Amino acid sequence: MSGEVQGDKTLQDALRRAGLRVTPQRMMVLAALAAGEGHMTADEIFDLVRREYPFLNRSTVYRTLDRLVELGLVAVTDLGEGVRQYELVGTQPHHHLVCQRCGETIELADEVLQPLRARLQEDYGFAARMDHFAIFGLCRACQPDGPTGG
Amino acid sequence: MSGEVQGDKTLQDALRRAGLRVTPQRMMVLAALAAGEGHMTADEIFDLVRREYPFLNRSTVYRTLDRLVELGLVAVTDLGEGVRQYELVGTQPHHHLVCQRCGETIELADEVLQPLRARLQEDYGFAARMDHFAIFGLCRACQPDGPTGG
DNA sequence: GTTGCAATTGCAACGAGTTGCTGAATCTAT
DNA sequence: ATAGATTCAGCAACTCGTTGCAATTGCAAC
Ligand SMILES: [Mn+2]
Ligand SMILES: [Mn+2]
Ligand SMILES: [Zn+2]
Ligand SMILES: [Zn+2]
Repeated sequence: MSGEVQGDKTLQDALRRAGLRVTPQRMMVLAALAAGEGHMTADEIFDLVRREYPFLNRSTVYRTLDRLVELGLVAVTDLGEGVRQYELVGTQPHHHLVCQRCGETIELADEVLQPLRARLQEDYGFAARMDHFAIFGLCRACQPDGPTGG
Repeated sequence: MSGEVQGDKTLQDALRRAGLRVTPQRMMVLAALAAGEGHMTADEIFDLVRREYPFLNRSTVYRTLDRLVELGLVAVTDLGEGVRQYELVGTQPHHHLVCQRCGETIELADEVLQPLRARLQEDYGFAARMDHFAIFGLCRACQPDGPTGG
């Protein structure tokens, strides 16, 4: 968190290119996202940044995350846990299947969504941004006609 | 809202079959959902039911809606408006494409998701419950290489 | 290095949604 | 019809996330 994080400059440039200001708060939020591996909640980011910058306000974190999501740098996902998960986009595109009965989550390769993306673009002229999806349903074990599901 | 709504008995049976109790509050929430056409927020339902039953509590509405969603009778969807939309399932399966720039929403036929459903079932053994999806992205006009999008 | 303006922060108050607890209501069995 | 077991409703307090406003700050132009 304290030193230069790999990709700092790249992310900084992304902010500039979008006409957004580069502020310490924003760089710290980005650093926190880069430090944490995978999903982080807004409060996890908040607590992490506050260790070295205690004046940070919660709403600044939320507003920063909103901007980053608009820019496409960050994906926000509701995995059904009651708190939204944030994650830097670009590393490993993937999605999640979430079982509504047992809570199991299955990782879903991004290419599985490719045909749907293509169809939405072709038939509806819509460029879907599915960076980090959550699809709810029932895993094999929890389905009525499954092993232990009935 | 006051009289027998078409389907009252069916919905009541659905509660019973699931081992849930049939309470006036639950029937009123169901009636409100049946009365309203399409999307309703929890507070819209709350206000509607409260007209004839002023003692109703907001948390009862939320808890009832949670149960109905678990049962698959109701779909809940975040359309990006800051408030969740609830809707009785079963009438006309459809989904929404939501443009993150201009806000336009395009209705999406349910069969477009069928191939994805099939693939998730076959490859992952996962029974996806996509009753009323929201997919975010950019509409034709708002895409960089589109008519007015650049 | 100063100046000026727009973007951003912090704050406080708010809105949506959740949760633990207690009394009340539903359902089952008699 | 009654009683008992259990679910459910209402309440209050809470968490997550948003918003209006005033003060501050980043950045570009001088
Ligand atoms: Mn993930
Ligand atoms: Mn709809
Ligand atoms: Zn499961
Ligand atoms: Zn658009």
